[in-house]
Amino acid sequence: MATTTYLESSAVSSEPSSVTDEMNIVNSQGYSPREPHEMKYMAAAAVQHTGHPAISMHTPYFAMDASGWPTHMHPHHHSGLTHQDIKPQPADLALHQRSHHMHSWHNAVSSPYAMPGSGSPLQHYNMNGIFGGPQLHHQSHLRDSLNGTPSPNDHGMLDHDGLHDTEEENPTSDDLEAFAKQFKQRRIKLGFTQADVGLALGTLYGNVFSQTTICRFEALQLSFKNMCKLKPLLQKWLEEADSTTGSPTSIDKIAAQGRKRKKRTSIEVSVKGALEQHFHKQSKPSAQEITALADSLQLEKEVVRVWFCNRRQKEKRMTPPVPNGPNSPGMRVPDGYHLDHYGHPENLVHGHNVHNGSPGMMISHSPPMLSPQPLNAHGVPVSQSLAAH
DNA sequence: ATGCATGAGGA
DNA sequence: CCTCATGCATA
Repeated sequence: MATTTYLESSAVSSEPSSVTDEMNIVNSQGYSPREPHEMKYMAAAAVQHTGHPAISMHTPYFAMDASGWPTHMHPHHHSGLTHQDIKPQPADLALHQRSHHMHSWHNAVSSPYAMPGSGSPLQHYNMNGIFGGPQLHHQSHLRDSLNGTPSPNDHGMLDHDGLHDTEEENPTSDDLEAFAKQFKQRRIKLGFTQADVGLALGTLYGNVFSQTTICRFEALQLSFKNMCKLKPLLQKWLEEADSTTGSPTSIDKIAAQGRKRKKRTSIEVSVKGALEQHFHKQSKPSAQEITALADSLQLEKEVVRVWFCNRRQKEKRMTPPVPNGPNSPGMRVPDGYHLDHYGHPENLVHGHNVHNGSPGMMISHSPPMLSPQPLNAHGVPVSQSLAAH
């Protein structure tokens, strides 16, 4: 009944080094996605030192794992490929700029902290803009370091006297924004595409990322937590990149082998509108409701369910989805600024023209306006408010 | 740049 | 079934 078509991914794109612009770069990811049944990832073999061995494989930073894995970090080490993000070691992909293949990708999960609900008082300092006194742009109200976020303050590690601007670890939203902007600019000047960076991270740290992720980072379209996690890596890459003068750009990708993936369902605008409307009433509809909705909209239930999941996620990004309507012109800190039980950063709002890198060319898109709170523009409690399993 | 999708991990 | 990180495929 449903047009559940599956695709054989076969994206063979070869046009990487040519930095198109800062907006539309070719997707240059060539590795098999997820292999549920058969994962055949060969170990790194083709290692070529073309550039400099500058990067060492032991990265001291800790990939902070936040809300996802609070008490115990993920059981993944280098055991296998059953992790959440199976990132193969593309041997061929290894030929990157400064290809220096490393061992496996292993998250340096060594964050000693696992504070599910530590409400450090310093957070407010980090929330520059909200309580502090923003003088920059418009609003920067987000609650960065909180439970889910890396706030090693209460751990007696880097805390000294209450004010620790260890921005390295506790970036504020403004820090992230500034970094993202700078990162993008540097990246472009250096002539790298987002995809290049993603692959480079793989060669450098063993953690490959897609163009999508890099793009979202630059556009602050990730969760605050996620932004914090990626920042160190990108920062390191940046340092490497511009210190590495004159490296050729030789990237080649391989076509991904087809793994079955459901064809992307295209939801009509009108239908989307209906979904949006429902979302405002019920951001978390019950299974029954989903079914009913799906039925009335002529969509698969699964599609509707996923739509809501994605919509909710969107609500949690740093740069919130441009809401529909009269949202908050003026930013203000909501009184009911609470967090979830286990530390969900409520919703980090920030709105800026995240895309700017070159003074001349600009994207055509509209800068994401910000919506103040997870409270929808209509006063209906959305997001976390309903998060009561 | 973004929409829909996958999957690990968690209740 | 959800959240969250992440990405293929596409606009």
